[in-house]
Amino acid sequence: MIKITFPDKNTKEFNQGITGYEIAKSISPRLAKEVLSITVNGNLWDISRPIKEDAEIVLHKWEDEEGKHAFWHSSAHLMAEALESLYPGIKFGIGPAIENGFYYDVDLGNEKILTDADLPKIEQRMRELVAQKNTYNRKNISKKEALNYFDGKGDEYKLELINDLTDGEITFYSQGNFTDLCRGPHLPDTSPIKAIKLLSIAGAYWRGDEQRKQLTRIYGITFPKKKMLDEYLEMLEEAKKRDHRKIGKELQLFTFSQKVGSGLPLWLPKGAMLRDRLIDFLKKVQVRYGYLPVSTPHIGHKDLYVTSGHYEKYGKDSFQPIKTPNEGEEFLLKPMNCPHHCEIYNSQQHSYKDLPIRYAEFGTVYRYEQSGELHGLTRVRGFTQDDAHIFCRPDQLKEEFIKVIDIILYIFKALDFDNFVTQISLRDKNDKEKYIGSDENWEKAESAIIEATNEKGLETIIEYGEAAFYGPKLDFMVRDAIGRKWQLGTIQVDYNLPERFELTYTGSDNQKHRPVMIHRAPFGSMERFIAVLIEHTAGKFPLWLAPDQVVILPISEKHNEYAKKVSKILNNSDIRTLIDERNEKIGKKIRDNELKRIPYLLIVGDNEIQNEEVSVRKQGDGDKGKMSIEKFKNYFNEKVENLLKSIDTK
RNA sequence: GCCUCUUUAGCUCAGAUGGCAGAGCAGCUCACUCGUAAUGAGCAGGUCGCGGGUUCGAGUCCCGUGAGAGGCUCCA
Repeated sequence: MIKITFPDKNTKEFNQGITGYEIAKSISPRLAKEVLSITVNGNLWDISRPIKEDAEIVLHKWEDEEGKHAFWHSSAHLMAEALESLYPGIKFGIGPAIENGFYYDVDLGNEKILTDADLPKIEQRMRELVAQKNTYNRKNISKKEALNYFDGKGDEYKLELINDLTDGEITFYSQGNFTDLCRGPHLPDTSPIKAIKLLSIAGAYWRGDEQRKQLTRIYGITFPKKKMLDEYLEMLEEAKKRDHRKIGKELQLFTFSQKVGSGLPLWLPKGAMLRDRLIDFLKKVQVRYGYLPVSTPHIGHKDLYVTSGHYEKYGKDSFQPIKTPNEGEEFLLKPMNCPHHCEIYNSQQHSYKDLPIRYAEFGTVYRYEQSGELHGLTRVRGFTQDDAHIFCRPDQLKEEFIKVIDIILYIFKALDFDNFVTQISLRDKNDKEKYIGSDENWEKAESAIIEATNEKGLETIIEYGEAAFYGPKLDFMVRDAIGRKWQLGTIQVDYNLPERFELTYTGSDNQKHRPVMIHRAPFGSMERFIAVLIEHTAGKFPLWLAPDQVVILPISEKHNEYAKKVSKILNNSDIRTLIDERNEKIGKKIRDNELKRIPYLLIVGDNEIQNEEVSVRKQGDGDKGKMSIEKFKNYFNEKVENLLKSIDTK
């Protein structure tokens, strides 16, 4: 007998060699039906694998990441089997389960090109294989045998993977006619895979290295129920409707022009209005936090970036230097603002009493992103950072860091951003070559960040080896409509630039000292931030941000004069209004303006004119009844103020 | 940059097999002067992304090129 310990610490005796499936069955038939994988003493296992000794276990169902993982990993093998039967001689790279589904990287040789049209055929073969109910069989194997097997198949990718394995135990999994190198775990057999959809084909470099061969990657997803697949596909459709590129076009916020160049956004009046409101807001907040505005040109001497080290590291990613015709001097379109700010710091001498100094600039920068990387407003070649650089004494670092966290949290709150993730990126201590600066400084900077996030109660993920070469950082990430993760806010500690630009301050000891620099950008870039904001709100912006806040709808042309009067009164109170003077019926005007996501619609006709009133309609919320113009004005302004005030006190 | 796909009117999209470029919405004109999510009629609008080629004939087939989309370690 062996002792099995459950997650709630209860224990139970079982015969030696019992499987996860049998344990689940002993608890309930329903659980047995749903269990997909098992954690045994911290290792993920197949539920069909016999447990030979005392163990702590956790059973995983579809609802658990581990359960889905086994399901999708098995699906990847199933797809591989289908591919091998359709395209003999195919070679396989890697085929893991991912966040939503799975993929497999394959090499079909030089003749065969896979296209979307081939996917239904592969799906069909997968269904046929599912019907065979083949079991997934695990087998321990020696490295030599493993190499022999794939050598025989001529699969150089698997050979490379096996050769790189150092942890001793190598396992194969087979189902039907297909055998793969795999750590597992897998389902007992293929029968739970009820719904299959292959989603797309993409090129993927072998091991992510663009110097190496590009394989064909096939993405797919599977579910235990057909209904779940339908729901998933529907969810994808819904997400597409929130896409900032689509909404940006609909609401006329921004556009791109081939003549101007790809990756160079053009802000239309309504988008520029939104952008200006955000910038005004942030400027106001920053003044409160003691930031000083600075302004620097769009180009800088190449030497500036050689000094900063950016030229060496990011020169390829910059637009190439502009040469002056006579002197032959070289200038770069600025890829970042920090070197300029360092020179502003250097223009004066500083006492320890002056620090911290916080320079803020909405600086537009230009980076030569690869054409394939460009994406709507989230990845562009010209964008405006809400940038600032804080120069402080080492003893002020933590406090300053906390203040920056405060400012970012404040701003996110003002915009109803709550589902962000924070990530601390620290250095990889085993790879000292990669980083500059003394151990002591790194220790200080890293602990300052960790302590600061602890004090603010932020739940953070810590990533080792992800720090910038000049210092550790804290990033704020959010997801877009399609689930892709984007970095927005960032706070970075930098010992490098003060060194390179020889920044100093005079300490109380009358000696020169090096300040520490903090780079920070709460939005990251205006472009990316607005893209994410659009997707989060589906274009229904907070009242204070909406480009048009109120639209006045006259019942008929007779009422246009009164509409103008209302508009003027509201405009005088800083409310942004439009009038829909079209010769349309009121129902049509309401519909069109609702679709434009204008927060308030005011309907005016004979009934309203009598007592200087307006009929109020709130976007998405229908008729709110009549109100005097004056009352609406106050109601509206109070709403905007309360919104901003309520954030202030938090 | 590389792989796959897309590119037709301002927008969304139809246009097997090569044979006279279409619809809905938006726009303009006219009628109606209207009460809470689409009034009706008419008009106008395209060098089919661009450049070559095959053909009697190309939106459609071939080659090149621009732009856009999805993807390019989430590691057996």
